[in-house]
Amino acid sequence: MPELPEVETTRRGIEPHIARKRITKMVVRERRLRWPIPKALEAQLAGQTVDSVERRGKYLLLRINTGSLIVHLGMSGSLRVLEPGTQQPLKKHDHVELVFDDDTVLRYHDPRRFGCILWQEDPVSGHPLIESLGPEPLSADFNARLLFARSRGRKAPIKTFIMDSKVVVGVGNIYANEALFFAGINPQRAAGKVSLARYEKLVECIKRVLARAIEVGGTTLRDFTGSDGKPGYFAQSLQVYGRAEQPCNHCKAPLKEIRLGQRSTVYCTRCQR
DNA sequence: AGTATCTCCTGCGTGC
DNA sequence: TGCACGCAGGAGATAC
Repeated sequence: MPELPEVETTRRGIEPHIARKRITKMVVRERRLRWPIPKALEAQLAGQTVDSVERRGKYLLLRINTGSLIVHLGMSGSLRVLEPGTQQPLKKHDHVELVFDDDTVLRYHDPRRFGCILWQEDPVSGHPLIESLGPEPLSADFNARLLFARSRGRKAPIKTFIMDSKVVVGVGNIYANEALFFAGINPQRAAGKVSLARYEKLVECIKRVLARAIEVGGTTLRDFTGSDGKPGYFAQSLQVYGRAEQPCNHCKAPLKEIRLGQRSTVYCTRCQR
């Protein structure tokens, strides 16, 4: 399940293979993603050159002359680079391909089709999906003062609050669980009742967890692989996510699982208050 | 404005 | 082996 570290892993994996290359054609086999892939996109992209691959939150942005291809991997999406000369049989749910002039292929695979591929003319910040996004978690703009100020009066659980992409982008369910464990905060605590000092700790933990996950290539649960098809190694570092009933790595008390906003939430009732 | 609920979709694990 | 079922979940849409 791609979260920010997985998306960044993907970005780093594909950029060197497609930047400054010309798109020969776009092949769409299944247009029905979260929103239909725009009908005119194939004609629009043919002959264009990808300048760079950037990321905003969990959105990948393929910069192309006058605009950007906005790609979201949803729950189950992945992008794979097929280098010139390599053959990879087409699998079920391989919905889209970008073919480049040196025969490199960028292949989009998404069984659940929660992802999207959209076009936005410059500037990308004008796109409704992008413009309402909060700061990048690894930037200096994401800090305790901001979280503290924005959370005053909010009754929503702290976990739901930090997963709100208008507050901060890229903190999905796995990393929200993990960061709250390291920060020692009960995920059910009302966001508006968390002190500035605890937000300082939490911000530090979110940054650390995300940075570490990027370093090791993301978290592979079931089927996430990077653009080279290799798994990420963060799964073995998980402290709470997916470990309900198992002993807390800190105090050995069994971890508790609850649901917050329809999301699986695992925490230690002793270490997280 | 904030909050809760619904929705999209397929693959996987479970129980019979 | 096969079926029905429940569950997972990013995040926009919708309703209050």
